[in-house]
Amino acid sequence: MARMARRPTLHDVASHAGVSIKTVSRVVNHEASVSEEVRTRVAASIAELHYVPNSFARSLKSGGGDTIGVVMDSIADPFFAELMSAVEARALDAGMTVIFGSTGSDPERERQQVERMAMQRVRALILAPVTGDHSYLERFRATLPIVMVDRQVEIGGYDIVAVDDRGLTRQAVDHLTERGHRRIAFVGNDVHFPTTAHRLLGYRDALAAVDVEPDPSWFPEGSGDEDEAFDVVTRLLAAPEPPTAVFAANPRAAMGAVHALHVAGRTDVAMISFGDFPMATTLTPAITCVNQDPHGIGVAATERVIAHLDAREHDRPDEHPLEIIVDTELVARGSGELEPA
Amino acid sequence: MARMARRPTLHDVASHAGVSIKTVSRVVNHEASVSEEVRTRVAASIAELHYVPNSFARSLKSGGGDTIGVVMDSIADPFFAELMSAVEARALDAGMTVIFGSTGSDPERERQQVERMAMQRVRALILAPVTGDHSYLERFRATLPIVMVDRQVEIGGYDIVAVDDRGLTRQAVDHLTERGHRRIAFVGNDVHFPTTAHRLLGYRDALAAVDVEPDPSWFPEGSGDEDEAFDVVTRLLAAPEPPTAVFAANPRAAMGAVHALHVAGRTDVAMISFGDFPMATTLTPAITCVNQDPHGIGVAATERVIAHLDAREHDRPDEHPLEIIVDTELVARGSGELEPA
DNA sequence: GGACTTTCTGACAACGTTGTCACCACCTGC
DNA sequence: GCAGGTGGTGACAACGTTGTCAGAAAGTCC
Repeated sequence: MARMARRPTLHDVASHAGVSIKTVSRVVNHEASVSEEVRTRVAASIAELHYVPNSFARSLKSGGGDTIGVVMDSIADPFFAELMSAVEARALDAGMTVIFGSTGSDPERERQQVERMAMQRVRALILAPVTGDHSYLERFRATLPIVMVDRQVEIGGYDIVAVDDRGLTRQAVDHLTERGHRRIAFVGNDVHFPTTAHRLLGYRDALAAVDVEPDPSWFPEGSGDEDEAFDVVTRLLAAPEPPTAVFAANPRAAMGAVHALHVAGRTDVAMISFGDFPMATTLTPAITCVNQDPHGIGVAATERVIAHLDAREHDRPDEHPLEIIVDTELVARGSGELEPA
Repeated sequence: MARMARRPTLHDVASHAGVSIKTVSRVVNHEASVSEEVRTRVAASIAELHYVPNSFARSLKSGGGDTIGVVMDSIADPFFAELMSAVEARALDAGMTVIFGSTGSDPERERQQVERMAMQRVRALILAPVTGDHSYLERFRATLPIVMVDRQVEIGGYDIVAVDDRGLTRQAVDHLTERGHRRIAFVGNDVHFPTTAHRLLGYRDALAAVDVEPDPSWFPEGSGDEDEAFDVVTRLLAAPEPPTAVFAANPRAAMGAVHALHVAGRTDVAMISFGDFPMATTLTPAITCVNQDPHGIGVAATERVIAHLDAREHDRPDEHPLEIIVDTELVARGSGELEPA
């Protein structure tokens, strides 16, 4: 291959075709009022020179692109991958494109990613916030609609699309206590996310309702990832009074926990996961879960973004911040219906 | 919330601070030779006005951004999600950012996405090509390094990072025939991707080596997705002479196939998956697979891209197209070691 | 034949930024 | 006193595109 060449511009095409740049611009944008003869001549030059419009120049001129920014923990997390996929599909319908950035659950990197998106002049931002100070967002607020997903942020006043963490967890753990479970572990007690704290509250609510004071060893703090959940469950199973049921606070933790149960041959231990995961239905027993509906959250968040942009477009006053709770339900599949030995 | 305001520019900051735009630009870019007094005054104005640099203008001026484009089937596919994640991490190290676009396995949409990336002036492109005519890529070739991942394209001369589809499949199916299997199904026979055709060849190679002529009903053509694989396996198990082993040509098909085996209570049927998937080790039996190493492919592709850009940077002649075969291995976990009944 | 439209085309400014150059004020050394 | 720095600052052009306006050429109407 030869050295990479400079990209041709409207000027290059114009002089090649013997017309003005404006005429080339008209042809590129399929504007009327270009004679057929000129149009074909210009089209030929475009093809010959491999001209491709420069969207930086376009966006600069038109004062912004048609892009929605999405910032979240990691694209490799199935929950976010599906959420992202839903956002992309819905945005595409609306003629917009999507860029994403991952935070790796690091507040500093979250800030960098948001900053980058602001520089890229995204029209709106969808953000799954990491725990930490979000006052930096205030700077962007006036010019950039921001919709939180999955998690609240300590400062109010932002749109948020999420599920009812506390209530759903309460419901899930009730599901276990109703079947007689009293020693119930809470794995995936991740300190990075406010969500986890809400889920932990729901867990406490449910236990309090049956007069159980949970032992601190049942919900050790940690990173909330797969390996940690595996270790936690393995350790708990070896304890003198092991839990008879496990609640996993997120799908990654659930996968680790389930693996631990299978490795230990203790599939008699009841199990409910907050958030579905691949193969959950195939396992024996199939895993009961709170379906967190990433697709639904993604779609709702994108709708919300579009509402904001529409309001702005038509010079209507901006939408008030809204708290959208996506409906989800407990999917009983077997593992959550096991009774204590 | 009030109506969205116009974004402040260097001009706004400059007049607010009573200096020239150039001085503001210097402060923003941390250039030396600005007096401490002016620097703090400008910084205050920047903070007060919530100034954020416009990267369109920057990129326009500097003639291109620092972005790598990635185009692939779907970000919701775990294989691509992990590949993407690896690319993003490696690119971030190199000070570049990543944008992605999904094709939905549609050749037309692939073209649109590539076109969009070219307009966005990505520095390089990583593409998982869909089956179809790729002559349109020629236009971009001269100005844009393109690295294919996972799949070849019918036209040669592009860099490609992939695994040895035919050889690995041969090896996997050999693994089954060595244990006495003769009736082996090939599910996920997807017509969209050239990869599948190569894997099918490896399958035929292995069977031919033990003098078996595969029955066409063992490898029905289809979409290659999870539901279809489920149906295919369910149907095959009900046949008068059902297969004693199943080879799944991709992870999605594997998940469907495994589910079908579990639902039918036929976990005695041997199974090997091309590509790992979540929970594969947790299932009973654990699923033997060819580890397709999306992370390794992503890293290798990004390295390749960086090599191209480096060459260009230093005015060296461009790298020759390379075919990089990422090493992978068969991971025996149990399901692939089952013997026929 | 003149006034008027209609159809096509081009010159030019602007979008927000940075690179180049020039300038001013102040210093240093003779 | 003057030549020659040097540190701080600003004017201006340019990046590639599109919007605005103006003008040329040709047709239409009285």
